[in-house]
Amino acid sequence: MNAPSVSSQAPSLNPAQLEAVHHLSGPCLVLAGAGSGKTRVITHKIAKLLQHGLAPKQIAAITFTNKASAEMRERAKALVGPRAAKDLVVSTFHSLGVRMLRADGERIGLKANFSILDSDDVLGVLRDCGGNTDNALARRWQWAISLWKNQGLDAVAAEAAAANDDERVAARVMLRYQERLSAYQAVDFDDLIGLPLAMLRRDDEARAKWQGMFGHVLVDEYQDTNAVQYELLKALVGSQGATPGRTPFTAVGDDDQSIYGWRGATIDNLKRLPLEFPSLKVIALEQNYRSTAHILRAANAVIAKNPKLFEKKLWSELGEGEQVKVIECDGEEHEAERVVARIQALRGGQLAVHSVNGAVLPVKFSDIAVLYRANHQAKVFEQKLRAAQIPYKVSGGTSYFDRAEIKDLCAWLRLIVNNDDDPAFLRAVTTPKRGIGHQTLASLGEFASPRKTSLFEALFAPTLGAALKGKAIDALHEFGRFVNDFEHRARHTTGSEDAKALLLGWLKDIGYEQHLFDNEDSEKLATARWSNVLDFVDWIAKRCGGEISQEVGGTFESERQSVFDVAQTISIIISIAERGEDTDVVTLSTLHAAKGLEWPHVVLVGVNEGLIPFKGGGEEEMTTERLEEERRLMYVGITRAQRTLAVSWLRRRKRGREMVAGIPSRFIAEMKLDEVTVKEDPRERLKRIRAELAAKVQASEAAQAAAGATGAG
DNA sequence: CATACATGAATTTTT
DNA sequence: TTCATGTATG
Repeated sequence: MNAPSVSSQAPSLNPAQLEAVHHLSGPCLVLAGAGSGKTRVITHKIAKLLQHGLAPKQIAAITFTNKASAEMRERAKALVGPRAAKDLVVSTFHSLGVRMLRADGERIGLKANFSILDSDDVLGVLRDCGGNTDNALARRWQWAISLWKNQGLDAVAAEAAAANDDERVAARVMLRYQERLSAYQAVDFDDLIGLPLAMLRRDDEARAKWQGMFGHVLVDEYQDTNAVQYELLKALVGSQGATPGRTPFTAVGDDDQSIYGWRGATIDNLKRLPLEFPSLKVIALEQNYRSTAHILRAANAVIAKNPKLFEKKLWSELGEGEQVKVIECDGEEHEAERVVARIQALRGGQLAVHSVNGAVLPVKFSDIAVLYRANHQAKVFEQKLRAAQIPYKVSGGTSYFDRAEIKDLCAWLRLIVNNDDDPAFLRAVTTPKRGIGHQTLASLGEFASPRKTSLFEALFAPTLGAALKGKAIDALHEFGRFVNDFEHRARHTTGSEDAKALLLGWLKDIGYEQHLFDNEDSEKLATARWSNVLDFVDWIAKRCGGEISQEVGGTFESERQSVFDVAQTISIIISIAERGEDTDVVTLSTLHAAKGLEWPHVVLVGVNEGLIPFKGGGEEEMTTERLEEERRLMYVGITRAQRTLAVSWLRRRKRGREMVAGIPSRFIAEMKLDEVTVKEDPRERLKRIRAELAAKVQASEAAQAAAGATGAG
């Protein structure tokens, strides 16, 4: 949906693709170069497995994002038909984890109705654990804890491995944090991988059940897996101990596109695969169906500087195409202006763009992407694009589910699903305000904490009267009754019409619309928020009607569900389909967010030393690992382009508040463009600018003369 | 408690 | 330059 276009490939598979599809019996690693048709291999392999007698529900295809998962299901549906596609287990690592925990988590002491904390909830819990309100510190803890969890370390191991005092403190906070989570019956996103793994390791029955579940497991973007995900994969397919019935699997990935090392992904998982699975079949897909030769040569030249795990070199039959263009700019504004000019030239057909068959294709806005290293770089481009009246979208803005109003409602839903979810309780009880303030909640907390009960449970304790005044208690009791009543109705309401009525009634009861208009200073903003809320209601209602098949959160069938059932899946659910927005728009995106996408025309901007490869303000050194990951990021950027690629850099750029001289990124030299193209010489440029200026002056003089002439006549 | 001003720091992101 | 957090004041 986001990919503006899809490279076309001949209907038949090429030999390497065929080999990957046909290798069904054992472990298989497919090294899929950029644009080499990896999704096609996965979907065809699914079809092949079905042909060989596996039931759809025995085939698991695991991805990283819900978006990738949805796309995979669509592509599979197109190939094997809706009936079979419906029962395929196409899901993210996280939703598979949820499914496992909801089914069997009780075996490791997790109630089936556990809550899933999102990043903000976690931050709140951490601030609480640390007895510290410093947001920045809590965020550092959050980051550290997540990384540790991704590496498979628990709090004890983390403390042992801590390199300095800060890390030791973080590890101790982690210990308290974990205690808090189990008290809340809550898990964080990382636990959705770690706990299922622990379950398979500890519980023989669960292991037997889940290892027998799948006849083949396919993993997409394998190079992005972290240590725990790899262990989970191994646990699912039956580990190395050579059980004869070990489940065959297919890992599809590209070591050259591993760009998430900073959040725990590790190429070790690729290195270890052949060692731990000696019968591993390794197949490289090297034919590229996306880009022209000029673009591929540049990409190959850059990535050749990195040490190779597996040798592979992309080639294509799409012809030479246009030369890669290097654009020198005076500064950020100038860069944005030149990019705008390029977009206009592409659109107007003023740039020589040879299509494959020689015909001139009209260039749509959606054929064009501007890619940069860091989000803040988007700003200037937005300004200039707006000024030029070019429609655009910025990928990866605040997601729908990050909006405050949606989080408010989600807190309520979480609370009815799991009464012990204290963060949800705290948000719901104060939203909208209902005369229960800090003081009351603090007393309630002091009452609950030594008794080891949740806040909600404490509400109804007969002895609560000793701790709180009558008025506060009345308010709390009323809230508690309301929640219980709402929960009861949510459990017994199915079907979209009834669900909608229930939810709207609930919003009315809590006065949410009024709350929005009271708290938002502009009426326009409040209206927008309220309309988000209504969308959200519709969205839940649709799911209750079973009109939407939902693979997230443990429900794989598309049957009628109660509001309560849908609420259970809320935290992890798909970010809403980017609503109908204009589709013909230029894309502005970070390089990271651009992975997996492609456009006919791409501009990489800000290709400067310091930006890419990135160097922070601190004096931390650039390690070779870091540099190599930056290089892979550049490689990802280059290989997004189908037909034309331009790379721009800044002669001067801002650092802090001062301007410093900009140096072109070493990656530009590494593209070895001088062999195939000529970048605009600075002196040439000056000449051109002078000429343009002279032309302008002449034109205005002529216009003046003409005006004078008409005025006189 | 809310607003105003000063000070300081500045990647990449999914679930 | 901008954004966010911290402090001082009404």
